[in-house]
Amino acid sequence: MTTADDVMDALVRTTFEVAGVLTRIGGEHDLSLTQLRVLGILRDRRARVTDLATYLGLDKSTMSGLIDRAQRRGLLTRGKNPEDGRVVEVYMTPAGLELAQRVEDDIRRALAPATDRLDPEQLDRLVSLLDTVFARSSRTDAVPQVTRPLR
Amino acid sequence: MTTADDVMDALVRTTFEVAGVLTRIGGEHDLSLTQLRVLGILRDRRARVTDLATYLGLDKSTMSGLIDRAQRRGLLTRGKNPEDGRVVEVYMTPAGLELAQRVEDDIRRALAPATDRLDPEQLDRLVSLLDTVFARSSRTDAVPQVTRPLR
DNA sequence: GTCGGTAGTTGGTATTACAAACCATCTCAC
DNA sequence: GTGAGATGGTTTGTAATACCAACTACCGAC
Repeated sequence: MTTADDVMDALVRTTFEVAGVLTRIGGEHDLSLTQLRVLGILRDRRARVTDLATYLGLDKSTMSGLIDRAQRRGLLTRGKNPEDGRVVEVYMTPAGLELAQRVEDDIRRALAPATDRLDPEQLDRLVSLLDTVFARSSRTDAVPQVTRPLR
Repeated sequence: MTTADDVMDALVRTTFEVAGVLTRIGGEHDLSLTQLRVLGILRDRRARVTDLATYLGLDKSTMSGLIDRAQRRGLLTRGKNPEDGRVVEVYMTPAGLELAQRVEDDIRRALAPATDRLDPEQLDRLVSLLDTVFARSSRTDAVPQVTRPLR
């Protein structure tokens, strides 16, 4: 029988396993786990500093620093919002997008040995179970959002 | 159809979701994610500094610092190994064990809303799929280990 | 136009992490 | 046994991550 402990264990172990892979791959490109996430988020959108911070659960000042360093590396850019002079919008440079693509490919490759242990039907089930657990498929948010949520 | 991208996405999203919970709960007890892991590992065993570092993918010196701070807080202790004067064994104090227990309870509680979205049969399947993906059930290591692996 | 609130940055501190240099101890060759 | 090299940990120095508090700039309402 599966206990609450088993589930917690499996989730936590999986988390550290995947986080380890992400940390390793990130490190190969000189990116911390957090920077990796920032790149992932900004791949298909621009975002304001505070929204990024809120979404990542970080302080604004931490976000400032992360952006500073990534900007110094030429991975992303700060831009002004014409409607509100206070907000700073952050978006990727071509170099940043290219790096993000390379990292994504590496991550997929690094996870392949693990995911290859499942057949297509099992993969399907795993994805659907994880989506359910973390409420990707819930319809409770059917009310249109004012600002599109970050991922 | 489930693509490699879907799987990667689900795993990565799950990882950040769970890591977020762990970071939050840890923070409530003044523990970083890494310190949380150390406590988790040492709950039912003692370990040498280098083994901890290797297992966590950290440098020895990083491990030294982590142990220092946890020791200063009275959560764990350093002891000598009678067979080899070089090695330092690390193990929990009663206070550390107690804290670890509290944290574990909190984590279980924090994950409950998520895991409650699945019925017992689904939970069973999820755990078994995750165990397969990360090779918990593989029999390739049927040869007895010289030193018991850390988790 | 002033005032309270919001968006970001800056400065200060602790923690996390690595690398290099170091000390102590062990082991193996001789 | 003794010396050379390897191994286990700590120390020191540096960078990145993260928080908080204080600050600047701007918005909106009155």
